[in-house]
Amino acid sequence: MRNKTKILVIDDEPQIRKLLKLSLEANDYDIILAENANLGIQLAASHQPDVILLDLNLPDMDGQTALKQIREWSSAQIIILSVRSSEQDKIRLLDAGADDYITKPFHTGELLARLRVALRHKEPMLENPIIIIEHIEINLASRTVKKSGHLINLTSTEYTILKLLVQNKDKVLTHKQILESIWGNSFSEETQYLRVFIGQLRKKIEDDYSKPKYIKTISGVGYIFSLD
Amino acid sequence: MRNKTKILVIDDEPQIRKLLKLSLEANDYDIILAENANLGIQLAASHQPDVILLDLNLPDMDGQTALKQIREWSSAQIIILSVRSSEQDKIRLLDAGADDYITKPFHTGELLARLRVALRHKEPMLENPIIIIEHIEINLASRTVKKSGHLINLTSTEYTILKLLVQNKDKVLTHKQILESIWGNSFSEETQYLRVFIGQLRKKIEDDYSKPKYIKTISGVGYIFSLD
DNA sequence: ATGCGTCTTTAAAATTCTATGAAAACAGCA
DNA sequence: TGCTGTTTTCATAGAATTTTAAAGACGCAT
Repeated sequence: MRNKTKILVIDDEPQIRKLLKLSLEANDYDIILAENANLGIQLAASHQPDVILLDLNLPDMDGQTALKQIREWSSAQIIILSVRSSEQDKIRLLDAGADDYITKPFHTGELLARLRVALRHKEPMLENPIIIIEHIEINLASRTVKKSGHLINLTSTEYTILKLLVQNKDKVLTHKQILESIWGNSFSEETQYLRVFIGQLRKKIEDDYSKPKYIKTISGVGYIFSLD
Repeated sequence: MRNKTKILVIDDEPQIRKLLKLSLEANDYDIILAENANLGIQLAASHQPDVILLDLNLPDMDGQTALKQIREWSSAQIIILSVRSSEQDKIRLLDAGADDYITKPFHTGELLARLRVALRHKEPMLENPIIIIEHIEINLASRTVKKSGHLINLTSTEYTILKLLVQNKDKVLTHKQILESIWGNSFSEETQYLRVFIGQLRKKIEDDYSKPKYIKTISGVGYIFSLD
């Protein structure tokens, strides 16, 4: 399941919430709605949205205070929604940590464009997709495998099998599990395929492939990627 | 000596240039002025400004084209200055890589505030518009490629593919990724195009194109630019 | 030690993918 | 228009990968 971009809307006007929910969901964003600042802050903490659309005019708290409170700990991009206010206000808000500013009423198209800009700016602080196990380094983002620092060329099937094994490090995978995951359900009996490919993988990644250090055979069951 | 924040102003109206120069220098920014797009692009490459204020209405080039050209290689924050234009225009520009948009006439105060926001967004790492990998030198600003110091003549498609590969050095790019990025989404199956162009590129940049050192084939998957 | 099932290794066959030369279509321009 | 350089299309040889088959090795139970 793909992780959708989460947007928190903090606005007390029901029509605006409805409009934003509709148009943003139509663009495949995940929407969370809050009708006041306190709820908004709470939801920002619990859902960790990527972007917060913050209306300035909230019933329970001054917008700038809310902004500052959120900015203290949240790395979300914050876009202020507000009816035309003074230049001074804008400046204060931008300096208080807002990332952009849209005056109401706004065109949905422009909002979406500014949203895309905000998302571009957001640090994609995603986890490191590099798996290092002793001399083997697997970079899932770049689809590369290195052994002792040097790229090794794995075929498509070899790579996919290795990836599966490594992602399930220290866990026995049965022949059936591997076959079905790589070739599909109808191949669950073709154990011989696997034997050939495990052999090829070992030749490429093991130092001494007659004594496998990484990919171990569990006779009658399957294989395990494990160091001990 | 402290490194001042550099701002490049590209605008053909002398009054605006003067106004911006005065007000920005008063705020301790370093200002570079350009009165047309070509000069602007050149200065953007040579001075590596942190922020570029780009007027849309330039004598020698359409604003969006200029924006795209700069965005190709520069990591500067780009703020568009323009007289009130349509929402569609704004959207296009933001999506083409602009980071913000200010309509003329603007208040200096707001400009300064948006500038501060832009600077907050700016990645601290600055991108060098020249990429050198062994004997290959790619100048993103001038769209030229040298091999062992000599200019080589690449067609537009060849250049774009090479740029894509180099900017994703050490990362396997699938046929689909490359095709979609170069030709658009509807071409994602035209693997044969790619083979022809990779062949041409190899002829031009590889020392021995039967044994490629830079562009390597990952059979069934795609290509990778890597020295290892 | 023998036999049995499982695993490893090798290698040839079948299949799929890649490289490349050349022709055709197209685009830009004097 | 005709020229030039570029992109697209096509055909085919060659390379790499996957599949299939088979021989041998290993562990284990009898």
